[in-house]
This record gives sequence, C-alpha cells and structure tokens, in this order.
Amino acid sequence: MHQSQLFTKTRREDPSDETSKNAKLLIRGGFVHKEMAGVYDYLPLGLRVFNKIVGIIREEMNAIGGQEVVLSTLQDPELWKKSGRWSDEAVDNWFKTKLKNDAELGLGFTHEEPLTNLARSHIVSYKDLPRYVYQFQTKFRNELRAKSGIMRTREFVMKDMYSFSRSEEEFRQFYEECAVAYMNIFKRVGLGGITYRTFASGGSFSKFSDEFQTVSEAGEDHIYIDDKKRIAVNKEVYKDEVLKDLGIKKNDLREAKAIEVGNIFPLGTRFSEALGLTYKDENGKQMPVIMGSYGIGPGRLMGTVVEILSDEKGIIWPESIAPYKIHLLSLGTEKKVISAADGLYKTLTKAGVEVLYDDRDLRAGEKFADADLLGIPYRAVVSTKTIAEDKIELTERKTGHTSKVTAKELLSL
RNA sequence: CGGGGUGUAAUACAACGGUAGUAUAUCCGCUUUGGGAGCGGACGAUCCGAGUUCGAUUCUCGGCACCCCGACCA
Repeated sequence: MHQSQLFTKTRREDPSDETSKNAKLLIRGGFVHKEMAGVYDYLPLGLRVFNKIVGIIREEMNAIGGQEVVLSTLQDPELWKKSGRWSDEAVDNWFKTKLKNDAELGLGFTHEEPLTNLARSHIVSYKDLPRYVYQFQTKFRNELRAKSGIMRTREFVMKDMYSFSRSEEEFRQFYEECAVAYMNIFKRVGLGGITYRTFASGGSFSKFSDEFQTVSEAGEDHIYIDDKKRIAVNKEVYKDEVLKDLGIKKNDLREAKAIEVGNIFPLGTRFSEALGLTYKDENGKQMPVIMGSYGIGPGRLMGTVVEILSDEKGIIWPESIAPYKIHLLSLGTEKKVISAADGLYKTLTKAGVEVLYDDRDLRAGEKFADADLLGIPYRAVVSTKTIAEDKIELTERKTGHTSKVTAKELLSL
C-alpha cells in the first residue's frame, strides 16, 4: 500500500474526548473513528488488524471442531420470552426496535436463544452430537455508560461459540479444550504471560464461569492471581469457601486490575429446556442437550493489545496482528532514492510481504514519527546514505534496534 | 441511572457582555531536507432553541451531545 494513497491520515494531537490510551492511539493513527459514545468505525489500517485477530480466533475455533455460521442481528421476541430474557427487567441492555406494523424486535446482544432454537431442526439424535457452532457477529448492548475507548462499546463484533453435548462429561471435555484454545489465542495476539484463566461468577447463566483476564491498569476488573498455578479468581467470587473449593491459599494471591478478554460459560440445560432442544439417546429416551457458550470480542482484544503494547511514541503491534509487516520509508526527493524505494516495494510485494510504503513527499522526522505511531514491526529506510552502502536500514519497532541489511535479508525476515 | 464537568475551524486551545484569536493540518510561493523545518500569503468555526440586553461565544432557561466518578455489565 502506498501511504500517499491511504484513506486515512495521522493526527498530531490526542482527541480531547478520549482518556483511554487505546482510543487516543488508535484514533491518532487513523485505525478507528469514533462515531458517537461507544460506537466506533474500523478504518483500513484498523480493519487489517481486526481481521488478523479474527483470523487467529477462527483458526483456533476450527481446530477444536468449530463450524462457522452467521446468525441475524434482528431477534424474534418469542424466543426470548421462552427463556425469560425479553423483558427490560431481566436484561437491562436491550436495544429494541419495531416493524412498521408495530411488532417488536430485538437487536441481539448474544445468541443463545436463536441458536438453540435453530439447533432443534438439526440436532435430534445422539448421533447428531456433539456439535460446536460459532460466529463473528455484531452485538448491540445498550450500556448505561460506554467507556475505555473501544473496550466497552454499544455495538461490537463478538466471536460467540455454542457447544451442544450429550453429557456433562462430554461438555466438560470440550469446555477444557476451548479454554486451551483461548489461551492459544491470547498468546498468539501477544498477550500470553499476562492473561490468566480466572474463576468468576456465572451471572444468571450458571453458578460459575471462567473469564480470561489480561493484567492491565486500564482494566475494569479486580482479580487475585496465583502465580504458581497460573490461575486467578475474580473479586466478585473472592470468598473463603470458593478459594477452598479451588484449592487456593489466600497468601499465594496477589491483587491486580485486569481486562476481561474472554469468557466461557457452562449453560447446562438452561436454554435447551426453555426452548425444547432435546435428542433421543441410544435407548430412545428424550434428553435435554447440555450446552456451553464461549465469547471473545476481537475489538476489545485489539484495544487490550494497544493498552499493553505501546510506548510514548505509539503502538507496537505484534507481528501476528500488525496491519503490515514492513513500513518502507523513502527519505528525500532524489530520483535514485525514489526509484530504489519503488523497486524495493515491488520486490517485497511480489514476494508476498505486506508492506506499507511511505512514498509521501515529507521530511524524515515526520515519516519517523508516523512510523512510530502506526507501530508496524519493521521499519525499512531507503535514503541517499543507504544507497551509497547498497544496504537498507532496518529498525525493529519493539526494540528500536537498527541494522543494515540487504534486500535479500529483508525478504527473508 | 445518581453526581460532577465540557461544548468555538478538520485537530488542540484562547477570547471583560463590544471587530471571534493562536497553533497544527490543508492550499499557493520561495528557501530547506535523517527525528514532527523557516518565511510570506490563503481557506476555515461559536451544538440547537428560547430569553435578558442597544449588543450574547460570554449571562439565564430548555434540549441535545461528549467526558469523568459511581452504580451497572451474559
């Protein structure tokens, strides 16, 4: 991509209406645009990051047997009445709308009801189980207060997976496999090591759930971490009997603020019974399906990465989710510099390397500042100096380490 | 939803009730060219609606929006 042709521009100053680091940096870099409180657009660079995160999640979900679907956003109230979740008293963050004939509709904030109902057409026998279905789908939640930039918004894409199993054991086995897959995801996007599986309340779903919490001062949750066991407990269930059940000692715990980057829930038969999702077992007996649900918000994950991986100059994307791998800068207006940079861009692009090429007619300082802000892992500089040596100047964003490399070495990064 | 704060140009900020100004960005010209250059010129704004006043960006009321703290958070 030629940066001179990029749809977005960077900004020098922080937006005045944002305090969170993720929103400041992402807006300054032109990754996202704020439409209104709690509603953000993803722009070309931001969408590339977002899609890479989605790609990683998709790979991990497919690897444990997930099958991808996309359900509708518009929701039929009848299904939600059956589970007792239609009323505003039961769920206070509904966005509701109406058809022309005044019939009410909901905008989905999650999809247990429609997917359970849908599964009734396809899961009827023990031979049809287990099944794992997931989607990347836009959710709407009428939060009383949106905050923390792109971390807590009223409209957001969620990867939500639902498991359908025959027995508690079969469910539990998948639940644990999914927990492992989740940890893989967090590791792959650069949050390994500081993300903990965290015991938490199950809300109105179940007795408990497991959250995945990334330690950060920007977090809204308080957790207690057992570093030896590499697990944590959410403050909301931090009680003596819970710790005892988990076999955790109070003195082994340290408190930390954390961002909830994922959550998995055992649903039991809460929805299968409410909506009539049953199967016939080997003996012809009608049984309720055992369910679970598993959520990750790719946008929140992106915001979390920015909170954790950035410095005073800008973002530091891990290579796995960076919008581009190499940021190629040409310095100066000399013809031989321009043609050398043009040639290098073509070579890299042809070899399949993702390159953002800063071909703009700007001074060096401005290009460097933008490169630091955008946070692409490798910065390759072509200038009069580098041409004289027949090398390219390569700087790693993460470490700031600079070296002189040949075009061939750049290709094999 | 309770409490507090703020709405001025694309962005960030000024302006005693009396000609809306500065910086950045953008455009033009000249000089400059490895860490956000200099000079000259240009474009461009008071959230909406009432009220008070000779006169309102400024004061009052209502609305809307945004931010912060709390509550809430499948």
